[in-house]
Amino acid sequence: MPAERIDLATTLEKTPLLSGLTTAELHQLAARTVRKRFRSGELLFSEGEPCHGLHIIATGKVRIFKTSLGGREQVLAVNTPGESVAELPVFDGGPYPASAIAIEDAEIAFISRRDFQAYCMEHPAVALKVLATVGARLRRLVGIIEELSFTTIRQRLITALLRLAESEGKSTEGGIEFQLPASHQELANQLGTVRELISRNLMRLQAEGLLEVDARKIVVTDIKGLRALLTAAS
Amino acid sequence: MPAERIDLATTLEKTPLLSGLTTAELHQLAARTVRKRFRSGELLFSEGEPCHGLHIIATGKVRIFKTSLGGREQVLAVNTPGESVAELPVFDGGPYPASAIAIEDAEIAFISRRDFQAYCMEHPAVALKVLATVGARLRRLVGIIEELSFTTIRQRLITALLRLAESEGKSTEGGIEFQLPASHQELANQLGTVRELISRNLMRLQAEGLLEVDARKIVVTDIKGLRALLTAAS
DNA sequence: CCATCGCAGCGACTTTGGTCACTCCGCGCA
DNA sequence: TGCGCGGAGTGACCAAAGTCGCTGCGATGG
Repeated sequence: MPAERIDLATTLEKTPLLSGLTTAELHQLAARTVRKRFRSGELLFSEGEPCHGLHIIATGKVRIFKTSLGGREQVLAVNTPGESVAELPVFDGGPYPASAIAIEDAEIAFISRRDFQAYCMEHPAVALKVLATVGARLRRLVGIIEELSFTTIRQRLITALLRLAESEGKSTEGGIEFQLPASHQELANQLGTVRELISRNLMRLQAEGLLEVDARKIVVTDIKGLRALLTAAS
Repeated sequence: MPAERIDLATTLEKTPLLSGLTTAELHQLAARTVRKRFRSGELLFSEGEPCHGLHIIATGKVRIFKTSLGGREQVLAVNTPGESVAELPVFDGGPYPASAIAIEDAEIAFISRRDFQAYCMEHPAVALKVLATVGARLRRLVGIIEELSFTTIRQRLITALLRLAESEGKSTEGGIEFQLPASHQELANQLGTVRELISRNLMRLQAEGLLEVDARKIVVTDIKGLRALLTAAS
């Protein structure tokens, strides 16, 4: 058995979707997976294409998004190693509802629809796991809907900044410091808007003395003030 | 065995979620369901509550929605008999992501989480069915996100009108005629906006000669023109 | 060393969405 | 008959979002 197979099995082992399987079962599944490689910027699939199988990310990052006629993008999710992509169309037989693109070089374990469905029939516990992860996905989508429907871009930006500050921020004398993980354009796509508004709103927050912006470096000087803006907002 | 049990079994039989089961299996499941009744306007559950089980609509209509602090509502789905509600939190163990309210008097078959999960373990085919219906739900959510993110209220209203014209419209000399199914307020909730904008946009379309509004009666006089507005829009 | 390119900043402007504060109408009911 | 109420229409106004067009900067590569 080639090293590649073993690699795949260890990859599969680390995905929550399949946790709790015996190694024998994992190898059995690994035998049916195909390894694919994608360069950064390459599409895994496009919206509307028929769905052929399940993708599990071994390395790299994948962004799931919708595109409008006018060229605007709305990001639905950014997935990292261990996560699966497009669990759902695998089961309902429809086309992909959105597109997926590698935003870093990525290695993907691919399992065909038929194989994975068959596997779920034999291992109902896996089917339930799939349901659970799909649940998480659905929650995120509802969250996006909530944001789009109820909040202003300013508020969405603030939430995003607070999240970043918590996860990546380092405390310095000036305040909590971190780098924006992507271009303004990308951030705009995630918040469902355009580049200029990110720029403007960042400047505005700076003018209000809540943070300092230096290109991509952000220093939050008044995190309580930021939080207050979220709850106090009309 | 009381008539009620038999009723439940026939209700279950008609839900796509469970189609393909033998009658014996249905009765087995029916034995574990509880019948609940809700008056129009009554809440089935509220956002954030822990989820206790699966609801299957026997009669009536149920609206799933999110509420904002400011009192605005965003409708996520309106479900009718045969459809199930909240399949997902049943499996991922989290709280309900949204609230559900009966908008007509409704009878609901309720199955507890434990029972339904156990049932899925024994009948993997049911688990796959659940996945398929969840898939449909996810598609609708993605559709909502797309609308919210990419389109104006005017466009959303037009799409809604076209959909209604197709499903409920009757051809008359004047054009395609139908009744709005609900108040402007309710329509606004579904489109993620407020009453006034529905009113205004309807008036605007009337002024443009595409349709005629008389209280809740709509007569679409130029359906091609309406469609054109959707595709031609910037 | 200059040309190019992608990213960011920014001002001026338009459109869209939303709020407020009314009015009007029809209906049921005391 | 008059009252209240809910749904709907509407004008004035304001804030948010989006568009356009430009500038400037820094990296990259001929």
